[in-house]
Amino acid sequence: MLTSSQRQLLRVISESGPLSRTVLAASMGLSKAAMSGIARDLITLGVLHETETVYGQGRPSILLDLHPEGAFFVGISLLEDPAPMVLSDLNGKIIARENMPLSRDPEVIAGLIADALPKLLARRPDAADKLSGLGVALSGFVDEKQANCVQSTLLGWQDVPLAKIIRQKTGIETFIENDAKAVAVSEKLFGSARDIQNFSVVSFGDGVGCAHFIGGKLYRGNHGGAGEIAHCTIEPNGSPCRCGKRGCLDTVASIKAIKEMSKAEGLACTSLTELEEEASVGNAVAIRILHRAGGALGLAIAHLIQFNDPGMILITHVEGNFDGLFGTVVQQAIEANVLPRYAGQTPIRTQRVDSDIWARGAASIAAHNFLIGPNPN
Amino acid sequence: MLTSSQRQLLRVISESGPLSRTVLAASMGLSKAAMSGIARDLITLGVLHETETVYGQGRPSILLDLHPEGAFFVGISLLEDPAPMVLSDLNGKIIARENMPLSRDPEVIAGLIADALPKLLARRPDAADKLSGLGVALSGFVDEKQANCVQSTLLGWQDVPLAKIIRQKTGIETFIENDAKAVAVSEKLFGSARDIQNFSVVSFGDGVGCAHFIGGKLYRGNHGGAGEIAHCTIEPNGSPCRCGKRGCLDTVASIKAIKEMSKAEGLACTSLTELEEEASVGNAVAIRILHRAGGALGLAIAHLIQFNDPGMILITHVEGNFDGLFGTVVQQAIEANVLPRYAGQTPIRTQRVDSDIWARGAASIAAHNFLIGPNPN
DNA sequence: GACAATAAGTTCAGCAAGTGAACAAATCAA
DNA sequence: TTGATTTGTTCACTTGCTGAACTTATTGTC
Repeated sequence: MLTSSQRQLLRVISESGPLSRTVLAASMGLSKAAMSGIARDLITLGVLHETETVYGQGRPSILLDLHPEGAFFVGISLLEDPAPMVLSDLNGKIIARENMPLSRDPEVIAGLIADALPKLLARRPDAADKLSGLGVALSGFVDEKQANCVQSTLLGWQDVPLAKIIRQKTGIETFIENDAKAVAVSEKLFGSARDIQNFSVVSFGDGVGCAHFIGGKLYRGNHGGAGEIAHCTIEPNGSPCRCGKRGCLDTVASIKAIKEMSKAEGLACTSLTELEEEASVGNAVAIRILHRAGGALGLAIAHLIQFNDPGMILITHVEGNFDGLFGTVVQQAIEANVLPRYAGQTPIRTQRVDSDIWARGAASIAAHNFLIGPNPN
Repeated sequence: MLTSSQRQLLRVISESGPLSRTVLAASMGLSKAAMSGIARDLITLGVLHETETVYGQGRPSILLDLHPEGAFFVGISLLEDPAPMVLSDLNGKIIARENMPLSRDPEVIAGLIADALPKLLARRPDAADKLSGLGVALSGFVDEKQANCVQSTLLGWQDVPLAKIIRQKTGIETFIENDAKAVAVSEKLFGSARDIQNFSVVSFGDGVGCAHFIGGKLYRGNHGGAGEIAHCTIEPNGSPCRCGKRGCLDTVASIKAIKEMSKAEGLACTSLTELEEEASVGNAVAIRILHRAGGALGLAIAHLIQFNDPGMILITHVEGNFDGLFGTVVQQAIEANVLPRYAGQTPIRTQRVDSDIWARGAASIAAHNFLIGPNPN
């Protein structure tokens, strides 16, 4: 177990990149004397290591950085069948990939994970020794201990202590997390939001997910439901949603919804890319669908900006294509629906991601617990 | 200056009410030994005092509570002319009230405050000695140091270091804050949100304000704009708003908007109460206006719930009347627009407040800085 | 009414994590 | 070569906390 100062140091480095002991001391409000000891301990533990030497006036400074091979983590996504598994190092780099069959029975899942682990670890014998955590991403609500799945429609679960079950079967420290929240943690720890304290990730795919970082910490909400923008009413009296309401964002602005709308309108498109192509050659129906979907997503994001004033919005998309009409409409809708004085003040980044995104996010949940810990330090 | 443990103790008591040393120690994760000293110091400082003795088995416990007369604070609202001023104690109780003329010149305001202070303090000579801070509530954006007004349309300000100016003139530690955020702090410190870590306050009056507490701390947003729900687009292609967009919440769901809509529709109502009366006797126009306004406010609050999953929504209203049709419609619109599984999960409290609310909020900003401090301890 | 049982709060020696000042180390600039 | 400069370490000392033993104030029981 790391001390609170050690964790703080790791957090600062993870936010700012490699830093010298003196700079670290200053930015943590500690003396150089204290810093010296903390750094020494972390280096001994193998978590930190000296990297570049920076020459200036006076004695050169030695930058400290996370030691990539200081710890390894496993991440598993329960969002697809087969379920992707990844092995990542302390820098979030993916070292190995595997797939395992999916099940809806927690005990079976734990068994399948235990079975698949040796193959994942086979290529890197040292990773097995330093395996420091396992993360699982799933669609549903997770408690703040990242141990129990409170509710998952997709998996048909209610109060399943999945982390404990997996931990018993594998012997590895396990944490679970909601899919969108896991992606947000991964962006904070290893991605493009490292140094941003307040931001939201919107994951655009078959569904629309969202998660907030506030004050440098994942904000889970009072019932774990923060960021569930998919079912906000975006088209009053719109189409019925499977949730029971009407006009939810999810009925218009997910890839699934776009495909369904295309089908309903008699288009033969089976992907967003195809629909974009149709629109680019002037297909009025395709253009209308993209406008409707993009306008809805943009409006929701504009609300997010007005409500929470984040420092960045990161839109991740798997199959999507944000360079075409859809992306343009989203951008325009955002700009048109935030307070004019705000417009352009909030950076919107879009990022194409591969299908590893959920497993990566899962691994970063384990990494986050190892580096920064669960507590509000 | 208080230590971090002293501040933590004060925060726990402010959240939970009077507690014994032993309970405090347990809830702060400290030993009874440490607690003993911390409590002794705070009692010596006059901030804490022993109150009730609770008898059970064993030695009775002595509850510790904030000493109301341990410190006093001044709060001023720059939202009305004349500007209300209050003197409050450490429990948030209002001890004295005054008014002072309003100005738009920061230097003049500081002078007017300095002039008005003696009269406010006249009745309580001890308060003058223990005056520990001054807070100012205003409409506009305030930086996170609660020192500079970044932007205020109402006052015509841009980057005004108001806190410093007032402090120089009066010699009192001064903090400024946005009106809605000040009210949220006052509800957290002294009101009905004491023990709630995540909540939002929606202040319904001439305009619609909102502020969030997240993780027990005021969340200001990246540019200080968190909670600015007044200009979220709630009626796409709705009426033009003075902000330049269309269909903002502010154009439908503020008291000002309701009055304007009534006037435009030819009703002679000059207050929400009158409009409610018309509606109760079956005036179709009045009913329509109240439905439109209530539906809009409810939808915005539903979005707030979906986006942030707060533990409570507190609606404060000055002139408003939430027992009538308007309140009912708001409630219904909230329920109808949150994920059905969520419905009823988020407590909505409405609270009628007097016109002191802004000045009280301002005083609580000063109290918050005294008790808990500006730092994320 | 005496006396155990119980729990609150205090005291005190000791420990862990920090500080400040002095110092050693490694470089650049003159 | 020497001085200036800045990094990082060492060391004596302070601070805030802990654990254990103790004192204190009460209830319950015989």
